[in-house]
Amino acid sequence: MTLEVVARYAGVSPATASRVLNGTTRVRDELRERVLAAADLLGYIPNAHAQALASASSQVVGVICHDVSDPYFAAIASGVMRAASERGLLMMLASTFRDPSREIAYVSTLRAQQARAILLISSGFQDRAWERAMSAELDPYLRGGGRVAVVSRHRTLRVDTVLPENRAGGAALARALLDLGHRDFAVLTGPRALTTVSDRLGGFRDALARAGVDLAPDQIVEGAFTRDGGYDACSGLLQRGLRATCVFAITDVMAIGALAALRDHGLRVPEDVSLAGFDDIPIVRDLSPPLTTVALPLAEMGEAVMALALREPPHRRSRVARFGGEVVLRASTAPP
Amino acid sequence: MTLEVVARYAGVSPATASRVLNGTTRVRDELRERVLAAADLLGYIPNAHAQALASASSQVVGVICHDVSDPYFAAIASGVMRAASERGLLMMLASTFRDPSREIAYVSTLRAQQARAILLISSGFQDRAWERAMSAELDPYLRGGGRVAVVSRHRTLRVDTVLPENRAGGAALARALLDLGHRDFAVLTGPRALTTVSDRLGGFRDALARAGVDLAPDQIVEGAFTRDGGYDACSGLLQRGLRATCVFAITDVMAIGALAALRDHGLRVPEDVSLAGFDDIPIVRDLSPPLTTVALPLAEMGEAVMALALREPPHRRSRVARFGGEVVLRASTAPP
DNA sequence: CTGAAAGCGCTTACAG
DNA sequence: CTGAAAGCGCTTACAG
Repeated sequence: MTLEVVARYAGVSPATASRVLNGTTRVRDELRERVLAAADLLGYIPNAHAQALASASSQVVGVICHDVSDPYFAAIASGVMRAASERGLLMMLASTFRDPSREIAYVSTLRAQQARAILLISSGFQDRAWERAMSAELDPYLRGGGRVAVVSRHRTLRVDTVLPENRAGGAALARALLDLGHRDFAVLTGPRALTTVSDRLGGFRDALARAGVDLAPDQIVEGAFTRDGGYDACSGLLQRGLRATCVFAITDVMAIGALAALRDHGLRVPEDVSLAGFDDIPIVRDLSPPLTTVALPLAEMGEAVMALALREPPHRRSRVARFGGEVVLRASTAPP
Repeated sequence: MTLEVVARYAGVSPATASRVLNGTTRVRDELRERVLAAADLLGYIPNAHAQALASASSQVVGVICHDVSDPYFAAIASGVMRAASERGLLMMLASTFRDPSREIAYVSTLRAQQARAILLISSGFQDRAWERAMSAELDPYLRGGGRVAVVSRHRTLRVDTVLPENRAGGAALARALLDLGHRDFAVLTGPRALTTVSDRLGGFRDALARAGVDLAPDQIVEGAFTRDGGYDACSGLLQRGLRATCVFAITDVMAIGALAALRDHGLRVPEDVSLAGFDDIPIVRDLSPPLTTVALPLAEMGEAVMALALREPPHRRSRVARFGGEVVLRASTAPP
């Protein structure tokens, strides 16, 4: 069912039919009604590719994350989807499964799709080669009128950014835990090449240092950025002998794994050891004990990154929207 | 950067350049290399819309669910995405936020996108008007060579189906709980118009009846299909006076809310009351107590629904892939 | 307000 | 093996 058939059926030219259906120009009422009736009767649906090709723009917004089933990304994606829906845009969501090269491949595909905007909602990689390759994809896209916005700090990408204040959040959490009386800490981190990891860890460590508290290198354990990564990292820590009274997992997802590991080793939280995370994904309220964490407005961040990408007129210089994290003390932490 | 430019740069016709880039026909090595070099040098990316328009097929698979941030859908979507990636397809994920009319609107948009396949992974609605409207969208799409597959029972959609055995799973769970010694049950359900709800509830109730155990109507409470829906439904039950020794929440997500409600009312699980869910989403292992549930292989189901939609030759008659649920007894249930 | 025509960037019979 | 040409289904100046 094409426009031409509809037009013929209504006894007008394709041009007129197109104008009626898009509401771009005034069309005599009689013709307009004939076209509308024909389109309705024939169940006409315009071919989006033909529209995109002819008008050089599409209704698709591409969103790239590490893993759709990670609640952190799901929450942000939810916000993006809400903002996109309001604007009549479709969202195309891709999971890289944490493969940096796949992330670049997806950007390329989204360019091919003439996506209206490309949103990177995963943490940045601090890796020269990757940064270069990503810029090589993004720059021509931007020059061609494409819109790009990201969540998290990306060192070299000069694009609109939604920036969770990871460093400040890490520091605030450290101070809150110090206030509770803790002096011995352990940290479960993800890959250091992720800006999110290094920022949170840096803020946390600096705040401790400022209070004269040292974070021993052997009390920092790196794991995968997942629930199981948290479990494994925490298990490693326990095997080596836990000296800390408080464990900070760099994300809530890792903290969930850590909680399981602690429990499996017969340790009670918070009686034997306190545990804190970061992000405040919805589920952590329902853990027992509920998790102390740094709350980020994830859905709002998703709406913001969409809004940033679409703002008019397009940015001359990139803009940064900061979102502060708020320490939420729950039952997983207690005085040592 | 278009094909024509690449072709000119390589000194060949657009046709030849196209053939080189798509590997469809043999091209003399010398020309092939010139084209490849030119494409590489110029950073050529084919316009996916033009390709789709010219070849009448796209690389996009559309997936429609109720809510991306629901772990049940996230897990299935993860499986779909894995299967799609293996085939070099892109996945477009849409959330309807549980609005049936939006579900139909998305199908329409995906048709316009000439999506290679459309996957409905939300539960079916038992609603005549909705079923009719959905069929009206799907039928022409199928006739035009589109592929459709769904997860869950849809009464009137004659398409390939991944069918979790909700009824059998509900029954098996009931028997397991009876074996534990329970005789007084309460159920937290979602909207009855969802086939998933009515199947699970039906299976559960039938198995009880077969054992001579009655499920009092006032012990069945309906809530939204969310964590908060579970919380509210369970609170309502508690206000009316809980007579059951065991509560069955129709999904794990609702069970998470129920667990919180029970805790907030000062009830211990399972000492004061047992609690069971359905689905085995990853997080329920990490609750305390971990949740008794009916385990469904969600990621596998996602891979299966993708495979079903894409199988060759296309179905003459629709096929059904059944996935059994396995009762997993965990610490949230105990003898009364 | 309306139509004929060109053009968007590809692919693919059809000749050669 | 290679190229000229038609065509995919729209939109949009350009005339009228």
